[in-house]
Amino acid sequence: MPKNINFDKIAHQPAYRVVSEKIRNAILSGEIKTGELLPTETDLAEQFGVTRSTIREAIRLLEHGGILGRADRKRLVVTKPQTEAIGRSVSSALLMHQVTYEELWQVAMGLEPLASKLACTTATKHDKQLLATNLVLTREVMNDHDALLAAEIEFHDLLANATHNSALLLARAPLNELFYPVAWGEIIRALSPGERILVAHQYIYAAICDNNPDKAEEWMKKHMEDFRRGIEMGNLGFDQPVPVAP
Amino acid sequence: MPKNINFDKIAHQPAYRVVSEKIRNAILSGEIKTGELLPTETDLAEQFGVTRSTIREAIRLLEHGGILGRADRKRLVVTKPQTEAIGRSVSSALLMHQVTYEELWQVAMGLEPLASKLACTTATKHDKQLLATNLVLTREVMNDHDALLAAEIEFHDLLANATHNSALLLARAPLNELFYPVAWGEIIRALSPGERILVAHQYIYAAICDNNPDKAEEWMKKHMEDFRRGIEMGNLGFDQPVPVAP
DNA sequence: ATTGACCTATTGTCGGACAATATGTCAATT
DNA sequence: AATTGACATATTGTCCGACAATAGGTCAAT
Repeated sequence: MPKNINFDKIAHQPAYRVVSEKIRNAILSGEIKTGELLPTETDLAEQFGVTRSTIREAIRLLEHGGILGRADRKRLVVTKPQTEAIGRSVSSALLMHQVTYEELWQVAMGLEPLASKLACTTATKHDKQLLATNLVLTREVMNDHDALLAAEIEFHDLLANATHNSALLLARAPLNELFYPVAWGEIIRALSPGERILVAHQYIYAAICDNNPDKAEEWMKKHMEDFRRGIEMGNLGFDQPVPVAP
Repeated sequence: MPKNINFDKIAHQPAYRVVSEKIRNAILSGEIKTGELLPTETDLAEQFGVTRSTIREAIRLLEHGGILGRADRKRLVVTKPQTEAIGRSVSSALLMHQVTYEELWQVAMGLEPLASKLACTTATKHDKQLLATNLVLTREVMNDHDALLAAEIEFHDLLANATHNSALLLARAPLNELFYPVAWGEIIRALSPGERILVAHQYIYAAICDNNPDKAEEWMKKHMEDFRRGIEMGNLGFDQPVPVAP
């Protein structure tokens, strides 16, 4: 039996990945700052010593993650951070994993009350103002299902923004895109939730203005429990996979 | 003054995006199932009526999200779900947002105790077995900083896996990649945390085996508090941005 | 101040070409 | 029988060159 030598697997990444990594590192390391323009594709091709096609593939690789985008100047490439562009990737992944209402609700139960609590100490006057405006809007559209859903989503989004915690924002991105919209379809069939929603939102808002983290957290928990009941009373099971939208 | 007519903004997405969306929808709608092979680039080009270069750019767009990848052996394109491929995108985004230790810790404080609690009712014998093995390993490498970190990360990962909640797994992905590794660099400078870590892990594991959700949650919270203290005692501030790795 | 004509830079898309590599087949070797 | 080698094949990775479409700027005309 010959000596059993273990060789490391040879790497050999395709060029478009190498280029993509180089650009990514240059961006993450701050070498190219957010908002700056990248060289043109032709220049990049020359610098890296590859063809423009290869450069383009590398760029597409980064584009999906929101690290790159088109600049104001239309067709140039710029570096910029990202917001809920990430949410789409994550949502796709979750849909393919056949995520259930219950799983999303559990995450919501972990993050939304936390957001409420944190917002009490981090929310600026401006944040509170936005929330107040949202409450007024919510009352106005109480009978328009679609508009009410939009307002409901916005409230939770404003609340999360008020924490000024980017990690929290990204972690809860799929809630905006998957949980609230689709859960809504179940809830409106089960009950007429307008008033309960508004009441919960108002208490949460009041708690934040009073700088009362425990109360804010508590009311958000109740609000989430309402959501669970709504889904359970809908015509789809709580443990059913979330359907892919259109 | 002329009639103020509002026209919708014209769309005109580039072809590679249109193709990318079409493929993405085909995958999400289940038209192409996970694990299946896609037609070859040449075939796709023919079907969509575009050039192969365009097809390739569309593919790269999806590749980054982990929706597409190379099959094990061949160089064909396959559809498959994704695990922590998403984590990289999210981590990049967080780094560019200059996420702080504190922000990540807050998310960890929201998700990890939740994972502990849920795991009590969802963990299979196999899950528990893996956790037990990890505990043994942890004790063995107690004096090897790098190995200890790896074991620590693995424990939390195994725990999260034991919830069998894909939404939770994705939401906490950045913790694996950013929080634990970099926080570790601070902690080992501040104290010798081996024993405290092992003790906490053991209590959590015991609580899961005893099917005691409250206890599991409680111990995880204590464990997270330890982490916070470790970071605070390190030579970087708790409110400092997480540095980009290498 | 707006409009129109022109120029330019850059991206989007095309088509073809070839090297590198993985797969399959089949015969030759041990 | 199992391994090895030779060969054909399919598909991806990469290159080259080319051209249309369009955003931006400049400048004159209205």
